[in-house]
Amino acid sequence: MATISKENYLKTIFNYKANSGVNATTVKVAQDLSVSNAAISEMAKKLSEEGLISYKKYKGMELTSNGEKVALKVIRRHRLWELFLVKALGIGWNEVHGEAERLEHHTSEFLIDKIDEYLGFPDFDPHGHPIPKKNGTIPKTPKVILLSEAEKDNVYEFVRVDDRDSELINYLIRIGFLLNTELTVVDKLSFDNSVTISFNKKTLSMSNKLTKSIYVKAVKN
Amino acid sequence: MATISKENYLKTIFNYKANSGVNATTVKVAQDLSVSNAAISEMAKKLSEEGLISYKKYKGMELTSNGEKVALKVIRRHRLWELFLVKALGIGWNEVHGEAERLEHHTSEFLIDKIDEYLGFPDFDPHGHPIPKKNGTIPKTPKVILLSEAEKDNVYEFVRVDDRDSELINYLIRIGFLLNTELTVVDKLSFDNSVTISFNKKTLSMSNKLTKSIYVKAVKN
DNA sequence: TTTTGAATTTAAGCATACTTAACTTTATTA
DNA sequence: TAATAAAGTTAAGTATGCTTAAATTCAAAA
Repeated sequence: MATISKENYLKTIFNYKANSGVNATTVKVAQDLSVSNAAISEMAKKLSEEGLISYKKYKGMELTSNGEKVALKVIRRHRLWELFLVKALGIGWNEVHGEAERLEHHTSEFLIDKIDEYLGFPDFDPHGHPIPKKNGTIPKTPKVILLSEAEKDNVYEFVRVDDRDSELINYLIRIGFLLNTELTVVDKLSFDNSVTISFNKKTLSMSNKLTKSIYVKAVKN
Repeated sequence: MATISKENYLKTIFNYKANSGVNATTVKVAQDLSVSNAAISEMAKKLSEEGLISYKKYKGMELTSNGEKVALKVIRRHRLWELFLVKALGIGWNEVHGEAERLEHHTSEFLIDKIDEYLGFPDFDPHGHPIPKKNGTIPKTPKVILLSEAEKDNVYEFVRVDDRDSELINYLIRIGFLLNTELTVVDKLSFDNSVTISFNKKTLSMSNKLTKSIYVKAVKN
């Protein structure tokens, strides 16, 4: 059975791979879930026995197709809740992650489908992440890169942001840097790996850490 | 700390008293929560130590004012979710109880207040139960009696129904007997304690069990 | 007042999901 | 290739919230 804890492990393993491109390791999952490494080893054994991940001791872990199905359902619920809270209740996009984090584990398929319908079967959540469909497919996403990897003098569109840190999003709101904003990379300092961008006639510098949470897509001109 | 389990115990103890007028006993709470009597004894000890109920072995249990505060918060979340699911998502009033039963434990005060605001700070849920206010007060309710206690030839209004049994509400929907319907008690059979009512030009007989889940208020004429 | 059956509590045990501490494996580097 | 540090696993223990079985208390009837 997929308990809340197991849903979170599977979701984390999926997201780790989706974000980094490589398989999740014990340490990485432990950091993400804020539990001990020992807890991961233990749970990995169980998830493996249940056929939800493939796991060889000391060799990292990977979702099986069954495990991925479960992960996608959880992620679907999370992202639909986020968008619903923004659209239906007017809650700020910096405030919905934590709520969705809990609601995602307590929402029947019946209810999440009603929410999906209410929203018109949307493709993206308020932070630009694709929302898995009921049938398990994932909407096509544009080719995105981290702002830290953007090139000087090129023009990009801000299309996605890590939703886990509400303070980060708060800052973006304060400076008026919202999803779908067009920006130009004005400068890159190799000294501190900061990136200077201009958007809406403003110019400002973003720290390396910041540019590693912001995803952009190239704009053709 | 108030875990999900503890929230459910407190809610059940509160509702038992509210419905029956007398304090909850071990057996009654166990039946309501579908757990063993032993589980109740154990939990009663813990809730008592935490100052949420007053409890003397073998003598039943009663919420303290702190326990009642917690119970009212849970009930507030439950009833607001029920109404919200009906109003915002068009979900049937026979389908919302189970969803609310889970969501009530995973909703921040911030979120439930947003829902409350969205709904215009309503006083009653879709089944006619009063919704506790943010400050812990309960809206004034009309003097209600069970349909089983209604008198022959008198006129009443259907104002509340036990929300836990979705099949019961399904039946009421099928026969078109909705909240706020006016009815007349046409007959009462002492043979099987059934009650015959007429409403909207229809006449039908309700079993004793049914009439013990339906609350009505007298209509002045 | 004693008996008896229902209600209740206690005791022992289990599953889940954590922890810390000790130990093992792996990968790197010197 | 051997040392070492980081990563990972195992072992033992904890808290929560259940279970069943046995023991106790209560209340009502004989």
